[in-house]
Amino acid sequence: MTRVLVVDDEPQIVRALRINLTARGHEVATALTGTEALRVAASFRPEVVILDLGLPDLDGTAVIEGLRGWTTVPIIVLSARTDSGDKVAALDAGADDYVTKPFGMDELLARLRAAVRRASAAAPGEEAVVETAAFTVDLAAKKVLREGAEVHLTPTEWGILELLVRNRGKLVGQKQLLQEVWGPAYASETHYLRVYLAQLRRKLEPRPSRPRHLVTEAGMGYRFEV
Amino acid sequence: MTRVLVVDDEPQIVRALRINLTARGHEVATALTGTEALRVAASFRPEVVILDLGLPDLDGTAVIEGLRGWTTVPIIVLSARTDSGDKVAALDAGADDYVTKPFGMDELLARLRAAVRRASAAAPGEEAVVETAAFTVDLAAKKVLREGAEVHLTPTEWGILELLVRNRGKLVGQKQLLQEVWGPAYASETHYLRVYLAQLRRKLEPRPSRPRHLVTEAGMGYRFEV
DNA sequence: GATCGGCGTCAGGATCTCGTCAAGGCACCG
DNA sequence: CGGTGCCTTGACGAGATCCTGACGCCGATC
Repeated sequence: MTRVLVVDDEPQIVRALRINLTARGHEVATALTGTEALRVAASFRPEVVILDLGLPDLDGTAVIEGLRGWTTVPIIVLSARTDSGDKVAALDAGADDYVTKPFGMDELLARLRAAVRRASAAAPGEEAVVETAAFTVDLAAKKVLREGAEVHLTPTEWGILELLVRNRGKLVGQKQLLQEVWGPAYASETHYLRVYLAQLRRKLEPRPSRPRHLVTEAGMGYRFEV
Repeated sequence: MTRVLVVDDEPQIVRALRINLTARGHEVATALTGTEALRVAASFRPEVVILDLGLPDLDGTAVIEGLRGWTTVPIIVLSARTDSGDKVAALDAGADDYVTKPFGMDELLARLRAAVRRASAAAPGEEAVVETAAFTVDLAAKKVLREGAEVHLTPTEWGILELLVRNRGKLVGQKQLLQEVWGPAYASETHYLRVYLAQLRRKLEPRPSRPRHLVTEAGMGYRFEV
């Protein structure tokens, strides 16, 4: 139902959370250190992060900032410290909620529900179908139609197209595209974009060499025009 | 800075919150009962609500639901009850956060900041469009329209225009322009500015030699006039 | 009236960026 | 174990953008 990333260095807590979360139908990934957390977050794309502050390698706020550099995913902080200074620091670093150990599992789950509800409410319930002169994109069904026939897209192609269509009309920077589709470590692999944009155009544009919908803004990024 | 509605039946708590919040530049409205809270919320349009659960007239979840019927404003619940059932009920009713009394003022303020930050990040619906007699600048989409047609700008041109438009009406020093667009090492390459301002005027101004919107302040810098 | 500094204008060549094709590597699946 | 689809990487021409120098204009100053 929801992808949750659990970050804690105590295996029994990780285990307890994993059991409770999977029992409620969530998909769970785990990390035992801060660096692992950042790495896993990039590939797993969690919809919410549960983060313990007492990690062995990195400071808690460092992990929060590392995530906030490229994502707005809700972060619920766990900590044994009841000191209010820690709470303030974590919340101001970008955390969404702060729960002190020991915590009630039902309370944590309620806070998690609240965080997910907020995040999904924030994503505006826009039209799931966008139509251009040449093709049709169904964001909900993850399908593209061209002249009635379905066009097959690879996961990467779809990731790019989806991001552009969701920001239709707006310019999307190449950095943003790379970070959101490939992950934060790929922010400067601009060559990937050129290759995949060419592929998308070949599949979707009537005149791939003269694109009318997938437009390049040299030096800045790309734009989807209806 | 931010409009806050404080709802509590204990006058000393209301008073303490009002003092702390106004000291930080927030605008505060208060209510002592649930019905009053709902009424005041409708007229005051708070950007965040701090709500005590132990109100004399209405049940706490009833107030939350009454608010959630028409607004998504962040609600931070205060309560003397530490029972986790109450927390779950309040959070699932639509509250955003739950703080148990007695609470630290700095923690509450940090949670308030977190809630406001989230809400403002979630609502990017602001019009970032600036219109002049001759052309229109859309800061979010990075687009410029002139007589209905889109004008293509290079990254450098856009960087200058964006900086000037964001400081519209104000004088922007040439040093600042150069440093923010080209980088700190280029603070004295004033020739660049002359070239690019001329290009911008040629693309945007009806009479490039008589600029009305991209104005030069000799010896100092440039100014964008609407 | 001459001089000087700041500004606007223009255009060509250097430099960066983009599109395109194709080949290699890797995982997955039958 | 071979095949297939997908992602990565390299090379190169085409195109867009940027830098640079030359020149003329204007107002201020001497």
